Amino acid sequence: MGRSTRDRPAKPPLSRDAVVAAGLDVLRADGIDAVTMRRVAAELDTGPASLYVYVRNRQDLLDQMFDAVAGEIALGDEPDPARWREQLTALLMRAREAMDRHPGVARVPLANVPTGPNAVRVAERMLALMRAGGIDDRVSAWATDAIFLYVNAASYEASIYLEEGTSSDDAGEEIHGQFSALPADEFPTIFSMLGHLTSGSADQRFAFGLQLMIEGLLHVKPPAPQGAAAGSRGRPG
Amino acid sequence: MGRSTRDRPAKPPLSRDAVVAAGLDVLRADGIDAVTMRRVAAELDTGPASLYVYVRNRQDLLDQMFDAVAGEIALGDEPDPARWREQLTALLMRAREAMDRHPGVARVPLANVPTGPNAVRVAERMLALMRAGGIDDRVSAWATDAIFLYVNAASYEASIYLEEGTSSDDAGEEIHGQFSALPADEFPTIFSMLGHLTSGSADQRFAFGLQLMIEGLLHVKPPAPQGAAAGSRGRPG
DNA sequence: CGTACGTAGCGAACGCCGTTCGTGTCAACT
DNA sequence: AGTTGACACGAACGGCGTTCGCTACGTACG
Repeated sequence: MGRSTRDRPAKPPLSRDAVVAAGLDVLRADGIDAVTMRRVAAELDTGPASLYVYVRNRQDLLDQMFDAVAGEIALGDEPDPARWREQLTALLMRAREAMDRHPGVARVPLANVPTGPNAVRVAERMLALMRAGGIDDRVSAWATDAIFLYVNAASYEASIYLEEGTSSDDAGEEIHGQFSALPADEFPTIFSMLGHLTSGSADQRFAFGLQLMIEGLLHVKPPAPQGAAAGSRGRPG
Repeated sequence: MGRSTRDRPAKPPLSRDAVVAAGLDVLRADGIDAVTMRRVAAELDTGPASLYVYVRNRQDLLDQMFDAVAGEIALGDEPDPARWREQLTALLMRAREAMDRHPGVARVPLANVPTGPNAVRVAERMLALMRAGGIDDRVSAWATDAIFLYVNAASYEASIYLEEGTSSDDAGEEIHGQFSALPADEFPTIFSMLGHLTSGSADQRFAFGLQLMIEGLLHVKPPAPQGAAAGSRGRPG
């Protein structure tokens, strides 16, 4: 360690953390597709082969980066049974904001269940909030999956629009245009709902989706109790 | 390499539909990542450059393929106010099955809002079912977005496990293993819910997620009316 | 002080990818 | 018969993830 080379201004030594940090820099600057081994290596003034000492492969790097992003999600105050709904909503909106600050990371948890310490920490808090709200354990467990899926998908979708340069409002207008070109007699319901289908900001729509699922938490029937790994049954009625 | 026409009995002429059909063949056989321009071209006994006559680029091809998959989703009987919930659930499960038959296509609608005729047809039916159920128009419109997002994300996630060769049951066991390795005092809620977190088949969990959102439909407060379309006011919250 | 060695670092290459360019080919029309 | 135009495609460009095996250096040891 000791002294670093003098001809370069403060080049930090390579390390797993340094690689992940460089990846996050690229991510914030140019989105997930710009996070290539070559680009990250360039950020560290080296070649792509050097990264493989600290990272198994690209997917491994992305997984690490995601957990770092998850580490930015503040948990907020301790679960309070009187306020658990707002607390839960706020937690999920902070989760989305953290991901939105890193365009496209949301694709990572969609592609494989995150088990990093920071992601687990967020899941723990989420389950604790539901328990504070008196939600059935089976409902909490399964709903957590579904809700994270929704949050991640929403963030990922938003990052695409961002990448294409179209703001969410422009996207709304574009969709409005495409839909109003449809034959009204063939798609009467869409036609009559045109205004609603394209109204609202991305934030408003996301918040609505959260309310939809949280409201469902309170009214859905718990799944039938069962052994840890039952085979697939017939479809529910 | 230089195959002449006699090697092959009857080489069909190239066309947009033929390209899309070849893409679907590759998709069903080896998943979305195998759908490369080179592979699809090889399926048609030609070179990658030839495809660009019928398809703007790879994304365009994928979009067409997705709409073809959406065309496989049966709409079912006419919306019936007495059975709209089961009808909606069944429609969405058929949607997922169609996508699951084409591993990874679900990434396409996540990446840009589908506006193909078949996808629109499914959306129209979905909205009609909600209207039959007496759901507020604003709720229907926004919830459709959220629910499709969930369905697509669930199908995409499942396709990843399939690609990795791990069945969903194996994945459950793997996650169970990783979770039970966590310090119990740091993650008490997860620890106490371990059984629920990893129980159930993929189908059961998906069906639960649908019920969660549909139940939410019935109880969520409609979003506040605003500029784009201040139409009929629903029931007051 | 000289030497040997383990290893972090990395240049170069392999086999993929999407896409473009310019040329070949041939049917249909003049 | 000559001309034209659309379709087809070989070859190439610049990128990607990943691997191989060489360099060069800090350190431990003789």
